Amino acid sequence: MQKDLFLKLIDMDRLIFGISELCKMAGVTPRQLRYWEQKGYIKARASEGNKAREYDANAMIKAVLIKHFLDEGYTLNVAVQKIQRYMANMKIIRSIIREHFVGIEEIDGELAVNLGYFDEAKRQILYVIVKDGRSSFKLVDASIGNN
Amino acid sequence: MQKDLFLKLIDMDRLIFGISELCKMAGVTPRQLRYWEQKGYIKARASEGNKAREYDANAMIKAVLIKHFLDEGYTLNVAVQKIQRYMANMKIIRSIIREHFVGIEEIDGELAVNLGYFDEAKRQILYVIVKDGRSSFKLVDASIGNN
DNA sequence: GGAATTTGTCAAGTAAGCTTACAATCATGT
DNA sequence: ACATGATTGTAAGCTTACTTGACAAATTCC
Repeated sequence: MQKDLFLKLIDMDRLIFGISELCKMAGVTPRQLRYWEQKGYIKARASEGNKAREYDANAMIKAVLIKHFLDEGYTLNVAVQKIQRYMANMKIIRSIIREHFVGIEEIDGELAVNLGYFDEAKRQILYVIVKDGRSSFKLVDASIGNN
Repeated sequence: MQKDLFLKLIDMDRLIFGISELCKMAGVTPRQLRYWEQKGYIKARASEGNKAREYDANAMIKAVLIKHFLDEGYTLNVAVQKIQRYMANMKIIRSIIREHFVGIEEIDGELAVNLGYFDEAKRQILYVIVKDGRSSFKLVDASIGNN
């Protein structure tokens, strides 16, 4: 599979959500999302004129995290403070997925997910090998790997 | 971060999309999605009565793939045939993410994403270490790792 | 207790979704 | 070329959802 197509399928930063769907995923009400937006906690794209709001993965993650800390008893203000560190981490997670999920190949008839170089100097590529529904890691010499 | 909260943020199978958002992501029209649903190619949840359709990650991936092959000149029927193998692979990819993204930790002050055992017998845990925006892999002895 | 936060609710208007139907386009086969 | 089926566009009529604004009800904070 070409990498650009593959990326299109796993890149969370390409996701778009409506307010209704985001509410269901995060377990909040539309009123809450709009208020949080008004306070500057969550951004919604394309709310120009009267068009419907569009949220991205970042907003979705924010909403889920804020709701999580609200449920733990924190006030909205404190919840927003607490999610800052998590947001930075989640952004890194997404970049890791973009960076390391290089593609899908087949090695010895088994599905192999190419995660890129484990050790670039030694030219070793790290694969996730899927066998009977279970997955395990495997190092493959770059000169052997078939792409 | 607790694993259940972490999973909530990266598990693609929790995603919900409206028809409008799915159209933008896949580059198709609502008419196309409804027709593909009528033909049994794509499933939409909660279309009972007159309520709005809800799509999941599987449907989103299907739509993107079908559109991709349509753009390559294939007919709808052929495009649907061609995506079968990709769909199976994508389902595996999602399960790998669910299975292997165990959590986020800190090792020596650096962000470390725990990917689970690289070699369970040797009790070696595979980490993605993030440093200065770049990420690399690292094996850590399980007895050392701080969780 | 009083003020500020946060959320619910209602109203009125706009936009979008739904189904059905018909038309237009494209592909396939004779 | 012609006929047939597949695929998509478009329109109508209706229902639902979204938006803003305002007021009220909780809730929290000082």
